[in-house]
Amino acid sequence: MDRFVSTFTNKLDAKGRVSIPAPFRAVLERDGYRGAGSAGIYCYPSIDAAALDCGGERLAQKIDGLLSGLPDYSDERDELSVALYGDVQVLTIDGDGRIVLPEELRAHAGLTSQVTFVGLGDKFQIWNPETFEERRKIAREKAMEHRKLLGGKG
Amino acid sequence: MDRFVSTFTNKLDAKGRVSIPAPFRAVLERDGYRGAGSAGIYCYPSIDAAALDCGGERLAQKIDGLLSGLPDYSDERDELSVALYGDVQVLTIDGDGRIVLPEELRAHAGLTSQVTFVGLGDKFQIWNPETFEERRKIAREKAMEHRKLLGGKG
DNA sequence: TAAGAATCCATTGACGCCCATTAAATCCCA
DNA sequence: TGGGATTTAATGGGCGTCAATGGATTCTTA
Repeated sequence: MDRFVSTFTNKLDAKGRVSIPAPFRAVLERDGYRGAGSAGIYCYPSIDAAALDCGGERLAQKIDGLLSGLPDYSDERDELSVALYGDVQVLTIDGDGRIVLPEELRAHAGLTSQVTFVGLGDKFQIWNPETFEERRKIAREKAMEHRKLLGGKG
Repeated sequence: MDRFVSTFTNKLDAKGRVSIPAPFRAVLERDGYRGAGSAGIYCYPSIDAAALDCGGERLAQKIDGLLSGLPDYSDERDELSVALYGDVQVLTIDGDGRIVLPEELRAHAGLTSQVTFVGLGDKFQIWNPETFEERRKIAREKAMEHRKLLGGKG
């Protein structure tokens, strides 16, 4: 399995630490493996949501891919580079499978005592649980519209 | 034969475990086979019914196929990703051919002491037996109407 | 030296894994 | 063809391991 799938909710302690769900950790180790003990997570504020986007090496390469489609030294590329790379943090996973979420990231996503990890295939997001529940409702309604594409019987 | 067909009813024990019907297990092993001991079932709440949709690797690839048609980082893709991946649970089959149904999934389908597995070709569903029986009656009536329209003798 | 950060350790509770029993279908052989 | 033996599936229960969490201790750096 090499995709981030399903959702998990873990506790954020007083030090800003939180455990990465074990299944996600397994994906990261396979994907963005970078030497013993120093697996890193790319993490940045979502551009259009109160959440954090996270992923491993594959995500970083995808961002590179997006930028490579734009001409060097164009305004568009510069703006996108700043938007995509500017706020990226590389978080290290400690020996117990936890990361520390810096204050800036916590503020953007409105994280307090609990956080929800949401698998999205080749990346995952970190949400405030209540905020995500609202988002999920919207997503389900949208999915209803795509129901036929899914081969549903409706 | 590599399709899920017919229906089976098994017990759901106190731990939330339930045996996958042997015929379904055989299909899963052939379809989503990935090394010894780590066969997984993709399982998520049905969008339009009080049931669970389940399948193997083929189902997962179908979901990927849907998303791959959408551009990265588009709103549309994020919406659909949340709906498709966010609710999916990857359940592992233990050595005795059983899975554990998490509380959230049990709640969606109203599962208590027994569950009914319903083959639907390339996926299968899990129902509360009583709920499914009602559904089945309706399906039969509909089928009768179709026969009349087709001029068959039934 | 104090504050913050990173590492280590200990607890607990869930989950995966194993075995034992029962039931049912199949097979074998007289 | 009938009865007994064997295998496979389903179910129940017990136990060990690992993930998640909280706290302590060491390290770094200003």
